[in-house]
Amino acid sequence: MSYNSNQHLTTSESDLSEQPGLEFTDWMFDGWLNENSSSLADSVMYPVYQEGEVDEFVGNTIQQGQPSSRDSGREKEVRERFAFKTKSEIEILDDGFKWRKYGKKMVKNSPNPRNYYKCSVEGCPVKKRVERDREDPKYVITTYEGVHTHESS
DNA sequence: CGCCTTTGACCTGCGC
DNA sequence: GCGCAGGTCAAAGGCG
Repeated sequence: MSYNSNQHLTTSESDLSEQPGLEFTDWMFDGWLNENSSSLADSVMYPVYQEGEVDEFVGNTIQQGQPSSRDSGREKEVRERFAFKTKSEIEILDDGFKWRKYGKKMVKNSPNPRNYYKCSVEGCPVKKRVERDREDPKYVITTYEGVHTHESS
């Protein structure tokens, strides 16, 4: 764990229910249970670690770094980031939102590409990135960033 | 026709 | 300062 004491991290279940991150899991599970029920048995989902940052059970709240020149003038944002791993053969998992792919990159460690998606709903700042687990190509790692400002359906 | 992928170029932070 | 790595842009084409 690499949290500073000034970062608020909730770990108890009662506190988790207050966290925006929990909403992610709600609709995620809903969407995937409905849309991907065929592969549900193999779709084990659980939070995953990210470099340098450790996610608690259901996600965390992190302070993004100092504003870049592109962001200069805006105040520092706090974003929700949530990553998890899914055992799936396909990486285009329908979670109930409309996504527009805006980039693809090869990552150095892995032979697998990483895909960048953005929520295509007007004004919604949510992004996600999808990549395969480099050790277990059977798994897909999905990282959500931001909070949806609208309903999924 | 509108929205989507694709893809290489571009930008930026960081380490050497 | 340079090069690399990760993230984003945008022009071009595809598909309903």
